[in-house]
Amino acid sequence: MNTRAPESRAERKRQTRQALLDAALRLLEEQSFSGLGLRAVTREAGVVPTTFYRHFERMEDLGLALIDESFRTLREMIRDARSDPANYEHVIASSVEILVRHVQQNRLHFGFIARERFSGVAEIRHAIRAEIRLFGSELATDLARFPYMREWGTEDLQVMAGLIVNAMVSIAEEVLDAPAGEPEALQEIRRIAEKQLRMIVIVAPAWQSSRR
Amino acid sequence: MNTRAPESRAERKRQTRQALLDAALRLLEEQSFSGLGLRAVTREAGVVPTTFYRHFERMEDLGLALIDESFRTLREMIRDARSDPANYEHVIASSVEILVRHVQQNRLHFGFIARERFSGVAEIRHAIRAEIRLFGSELATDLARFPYMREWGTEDLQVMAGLIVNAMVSIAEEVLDAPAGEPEALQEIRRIAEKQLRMIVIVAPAWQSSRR
DNA sequence: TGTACATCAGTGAACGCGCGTTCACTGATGTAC
DNA sequence: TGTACATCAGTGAACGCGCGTTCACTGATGTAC
Repeated sequence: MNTRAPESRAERKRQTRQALLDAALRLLEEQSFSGLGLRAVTREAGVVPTTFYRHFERMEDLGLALIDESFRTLREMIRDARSDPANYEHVIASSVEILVRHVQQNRLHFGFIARERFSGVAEIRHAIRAEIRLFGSELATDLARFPYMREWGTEDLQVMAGLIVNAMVSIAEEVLDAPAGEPEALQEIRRIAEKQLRMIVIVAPAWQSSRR
Repeated sequence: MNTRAPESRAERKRQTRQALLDAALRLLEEQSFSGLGLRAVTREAGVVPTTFYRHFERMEDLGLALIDESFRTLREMIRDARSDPANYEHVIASSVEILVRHVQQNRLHFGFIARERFSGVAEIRHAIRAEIRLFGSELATDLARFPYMREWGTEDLQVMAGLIVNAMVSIAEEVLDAPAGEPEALQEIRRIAEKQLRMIVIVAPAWQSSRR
């Protein structure tokens, strides 16, 4: 490993750690975390099993590091979407575009989150739930700035945000499921996704009027 | 095992097979299928490891049997819900009631489906996807009988059914997540669930008018 | 109904294998003078 | 700048253990006559 190396010792250690994380993520495409072995990870990373202990104490620590990494990706996406200057008319199309692009570009991270959301280690599961709930709350805040929803109560906004989050999660799952090299399949997913979101937001005026 | 036994040999074989399935389901509360071992299952079932081979060739076959069993539970629920004579006003409340009750009474089956939907063996994953898609199609057919939706196109009905399925999946997940002995937590889940579904169905007249 | 034989669900010993973990090591990188 | 020593990321051998799988077995249940 790293035969010709101008890098510092610390930098190369970081690289090995990253190689372990990447190897684990690759293997997690095919199996779940609770079935993933230390030796399998080091083998995939091209280091000797004992090297693992220079970077993590137990496999769970590697799992939590993967969660951190994946959530960084997820948060980048959310930041992107929230700071998007698209006007109201295009907010749906551009949100779907951002979602689909991020999921495609970070298949492994999003796949990991989707899979570990239910299975495996409780610690990891709870971290994921908390993050998704946080996203829902942020979205609820954003929604409060839209027409018709300005006057809504917190709970109604949360419920609406929940619907949108559900939809986005299922869209992400479809993107992950889509065959890799088929742009027309993705185009279809985008089209249906936009229709789905349009159906949800069209609720706004009707819901308001139903409360009057 | 089965010391005092008036049952036939075939019947006792069936019971052992069921004991293996039940044991696996219990263990799958704590770990995912790909991490589940043959010896762990037989140990939990109280038989010797080799007995396993009298009932299944490989662990995957047991997994598929669990899918069958869980889907039978799921289909019973759907049949219940579709044959419910509730009038339109109460269709949401009674659907939520049926969903929450079935999930509670079959925690292990629904939990298994929720978890294996993404992780683990491809064969199992695809079987689950197909089943959920089928449910969506049946729901779309049912929706076509409701006011405002009679004139909708197939795709619009499918999209609407997809929204409802998403919501129901997330409701089921919340029920699974809820602490076992807290009726008020369940009551709150039911309340929010109903609101969520009401928000979705209120779309109907608005969507139709938006197409005119 | 009684007897003799066949079936077969469950057993228990044994196997080779990959696992997680320990330990002392090596040799390149970093640090002090 | 050069030298002597410390650090420590990665190595390789070894361990005990539980795994999946095989095999010949046992003895209760089922079947044929």
